[in-house]
Amino acid sequence: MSRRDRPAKPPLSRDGLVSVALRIMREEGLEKVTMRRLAAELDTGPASLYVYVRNTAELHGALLDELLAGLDAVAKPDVLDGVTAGNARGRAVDLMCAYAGVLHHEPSLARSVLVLRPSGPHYLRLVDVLLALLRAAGVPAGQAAWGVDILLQHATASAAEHGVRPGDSGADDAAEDQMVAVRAAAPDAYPNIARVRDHLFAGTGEQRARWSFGVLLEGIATTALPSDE
Amino acid sequence: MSRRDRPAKPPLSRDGLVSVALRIMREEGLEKVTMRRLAAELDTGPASLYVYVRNTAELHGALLDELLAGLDAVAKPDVLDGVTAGNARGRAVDLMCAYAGVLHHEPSLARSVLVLRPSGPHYLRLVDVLLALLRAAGVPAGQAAWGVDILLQHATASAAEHGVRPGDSGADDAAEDQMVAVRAAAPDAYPNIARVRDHLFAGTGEQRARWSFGVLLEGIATTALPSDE
DNA sequence: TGCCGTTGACGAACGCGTTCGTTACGATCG
DNA sequence: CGATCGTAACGAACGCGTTCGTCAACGGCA
Repeated sequence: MSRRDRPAKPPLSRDGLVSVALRIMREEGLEKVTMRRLAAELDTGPASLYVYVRNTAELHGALLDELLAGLDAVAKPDVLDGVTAGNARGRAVDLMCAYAGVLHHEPSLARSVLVLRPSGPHYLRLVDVLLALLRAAGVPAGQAAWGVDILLQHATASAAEHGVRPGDSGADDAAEDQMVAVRAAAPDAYPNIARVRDHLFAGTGEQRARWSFGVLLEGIATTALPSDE
Repeated sequence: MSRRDRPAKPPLSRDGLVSVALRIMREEGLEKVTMRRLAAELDTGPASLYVYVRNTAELHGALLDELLAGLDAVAKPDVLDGVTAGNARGRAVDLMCAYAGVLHHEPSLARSVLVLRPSGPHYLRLVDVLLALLRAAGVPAGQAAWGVDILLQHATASAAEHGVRPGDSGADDAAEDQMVAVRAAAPDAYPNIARVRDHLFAGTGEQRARWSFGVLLEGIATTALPSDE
């Protein structure tokens, strides 16, 4: 009834949902993007949202794709530019780092996406460009196809793990627990951990990410698919 | 008051919690292992559990470690047995597959662990043995230390993604969405996806897992750490 | 023996995601 | 023009994780 006087409330839509969610995320973080909050912001009840979004996970997926729109600048013209067999792999690493960078700003989104299989248009674009780069680098199609999965999965995971905001408690606890557990690991019970202890925590997130992408690309390029026998 | 007549209720303990949780998980799946259910099973209120467990994530971590105890048979004597530079990498793949197999039976646990940094004794044992195998395979310490992270992370992720129980809805939707999105991807908008479409969905989970581990090990073994300059 | 501080246990509450059944509206068809 | 039907919208409810303030039991100390 009170809604009747409201100045022509736009009649809800998936895009509207996502854009409001995006705003809340930017202003207050993903944690505040709840179904109930979103509904309140749109002046309706939580149940109404489920017409446009299957569940919270799908909403998060939409948010990711929106964020990925910003990558088009990096991804689109790149393919045509001077890509050679020599520099293709480096370009792939750069693209992966750009993707990781996006998630890095919103770690909790990365944690959500980790459990998800994104299917938005910008995500597909990313996959497509990545495939092009691998092809340019001389990677056989089969290995490239399987490899892209690993690459993106790993990028998401590394963003989820590394990026923990100071105020954001919860997911951070486990990381600290693991660190103290490793540090406390008795050298006679876990000799190999003790031996490389310093290496385990060495390096910045950036360094480790770039190295990891190199590792993956090297392995993907040189490891043949299992033969169907 | 009514609790007074109960036949000597054992006074709660972390181990008790975990073992009851484990039983519920085996009988009815991880989804049913909720704080409230666990409390009811122990004839108390939910708040009482938080004395022994920081949150649900930590409980899941404890469950994983309990499950990992079954791996000791594979992990313990292996190191001493005839491990040579030649077969070490193969042993590592086998161990990773064993770890993935454990998670494979309880995919939702894998999804939990994905966001976690486990720190239980059996997990540390797994890390330790893995480090030993990499060492035996001639992998430099630094690369091995960074590599173990990638290996375990990937094993968990692949278990989480592949293993979706038929009845277990929710996480499965996204995977299906992605599949139809990729299948529907217009060949002119996403030429590279179209080109390798058949490869993208090829292979069994087992095949892809083994190949992935090979990829990772190859990359880890041959990619040098960034020099500190 | 009597007291007190510590700590395990717990009842109640908050906000959350999601589902169900109902309502009301707009397009479609007779 | 009026009846019908699909469906957006919604109110209410359930079970969930987690926190807070309180209570009671117990060990150590005077």
